[in-house]
Amino acid sequence: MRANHPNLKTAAVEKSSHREYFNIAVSVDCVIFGYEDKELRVLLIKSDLEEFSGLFSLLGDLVRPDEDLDAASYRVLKERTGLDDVFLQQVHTFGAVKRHPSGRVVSTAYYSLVNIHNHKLNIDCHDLHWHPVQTIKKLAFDHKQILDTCLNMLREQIMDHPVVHNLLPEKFSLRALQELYEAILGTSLDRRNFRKKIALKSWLSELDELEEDVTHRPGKLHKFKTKALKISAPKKN
Amino acid sequence: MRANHPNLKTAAVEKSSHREYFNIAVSVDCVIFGYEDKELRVLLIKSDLEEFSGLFSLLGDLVRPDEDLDAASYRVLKERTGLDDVFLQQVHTFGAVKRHPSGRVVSTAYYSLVNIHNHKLNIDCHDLHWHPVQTIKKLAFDHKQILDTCLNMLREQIMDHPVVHNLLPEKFSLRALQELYEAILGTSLDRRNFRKKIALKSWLSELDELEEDVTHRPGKLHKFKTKALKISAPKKN
DNA sequence: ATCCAATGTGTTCTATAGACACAAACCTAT
DNA sequence: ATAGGTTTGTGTCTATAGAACACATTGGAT
Repeated sequence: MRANHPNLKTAAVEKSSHREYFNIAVSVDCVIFGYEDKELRVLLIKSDLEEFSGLFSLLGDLVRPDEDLDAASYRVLKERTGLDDVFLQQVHTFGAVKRHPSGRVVSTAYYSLVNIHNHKLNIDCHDLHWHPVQTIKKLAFDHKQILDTCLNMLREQIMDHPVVHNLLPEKFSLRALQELYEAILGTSLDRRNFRKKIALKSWLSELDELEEDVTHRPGKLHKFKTKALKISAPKKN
Repeated sequence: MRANHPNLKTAAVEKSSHREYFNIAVSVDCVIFGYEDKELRVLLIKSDLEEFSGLFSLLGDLVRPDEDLDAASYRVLKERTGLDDVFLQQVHTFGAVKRHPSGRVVSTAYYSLVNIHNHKLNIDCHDLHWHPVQTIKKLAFDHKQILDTCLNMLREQIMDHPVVHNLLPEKFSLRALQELYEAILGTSLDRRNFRKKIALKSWLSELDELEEDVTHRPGKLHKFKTKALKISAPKKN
C-alpha cells in the first residue's frame, strides 16, 4: 500500500513514471435490443476468441483516445446497424480484473433499442444475428451478466419513459404495444389495465386509421407523440 | 473509419500494434456523503492542479492494473476514512475526452455513506474536509456534475432502501431520521406521513429506550434491523 | 346469416400518498 | 407543585394508482 495517495495529476501527467496505469483498456459493450416475431431480441456476434469459440458476445469495441465514451457506443451502434437516431443509455461499468481473458479491459455497458426492420443492416459480416433474449443461456466473457443488467434497466425504464417507440413501426395498435411490453417484461398483462395505464401516461396519439390485414375486428392505430433519444432525468415519476 | 471492426482480442492482446488504446487512464471518483449539524456533507479535497487552484475536488484515484474497479473505490474510501464496512454503490461513468485537463481519464463515480463521527479519520492531511452539499457551487473538473448525479441517485435510493443507517448512530429517534431525510432531499416532510411511510418499510426496530438530554418530551429510540452494504437489486419495489 | 376473434369500455377492491389536529409526555422555570 | 413550552404519538379523509374481473360491439371469414 502506498504511503501517499497520488492524485490524477501525478499519474496522468507524468506518464513515464506511471506507465502501468495505462495497461487498462477501456471499451464499451452495447446491448442492442430489437423486436421481431413477438420476441425481444439482442444483436450478437460470434466470438472469435479461442476460449469462447461457439459462444456469442455483445457488440463492443475499444474506446478511441479522442472519442467520448458515449460517442464510442454510438459508433459501435452505427457501424453495426447503420442507425444513429436511436435510444442509447449507459447502464453500468464492469471492471473486474479477470473479466476478460486477453487482458485488463474495463467496459461500460450501454443498451439501445432499434427497429430490426428499419435499419440498413451492416450485417454483411454474417457473424451477426438477432438472438431471442429468452433463449440465451450463456455468452462470452461476462456478457451474460451485462445483458441481464441491461435487461433489468430496460424493464424498469419502459414503465416510466416512452422509450419503446424505437422498437415499433410508426403506427401500431395498442395490442402490438402490449405484446411488446409482455415480451420485454416476460409476463402477461391484463389488457384493460394496460390500456388504462398507457392512457394515463399521455405518450400516444390516437389516429383515425385502423389496422389492416387482420382477420378480426381491427383496432385503432396509435403513434408516439415524443421520440426521446435519451432519458433526460433518470428519475422515477 | 476503419473498414473492419477489431475486437477486443486484437487490440488488447497485440498491445504493440494498438498501443494508443492504452492512453486512456481509468479512475474512480468517490462521492462520500456524511451528515453533521443537520446538513448533508461530502468529503472534498483541495485540488492541487494549477488550473483549478482554490477549487475542491472529489476523492479519486487511478485504478491499479491488478485491482477490480469496485475494489479501487473501496480502497480510496478506506485510505481516506479508515472505514471499510460502508455502503458503496456505482453510479455512472464519465468519459468525455476533455473532462480532465491533464489527459484522457475515464472515471467511474461511486457514492457512499459514512458516519462522520465513527471513523478514525485519515484526515491528517488537512486538505480534506466535509463540505455542506447545499453550498457547493463549483468543483474541479466535472466533479460538480458527478456530485449532482450521485446526489440524485442517493435521493432515489433512500426511499426504497435502508441505506441511510450509515449516516446515523446505532440508536436514533424518528425525528433524527426525518431530519436526515429532509437534509438529503432538500425538502421538508410531514411528520405523521413520514412516520407512517417508514413504519410500512419495516426497516426499524423500536427499542425500549428513550432519547436523553433533550429539553422536551423524549422520543423512543430505534435502530435499523439490516445493515445493507450494497443494493442487491437496483429495482424499484 | 352466422361464427369467430379481437376491440373497447367501467366497477370494485385494495394500497399508498398527502393534508391535516389534538391529547399526552417530559422538561424547565417559577 | 404548578404552569408553560416543546415535541411525541396517533388516525381520518381524500385522491390516486394498481389489480381483478365481464360483456356488448365490430369487422372479417365462411
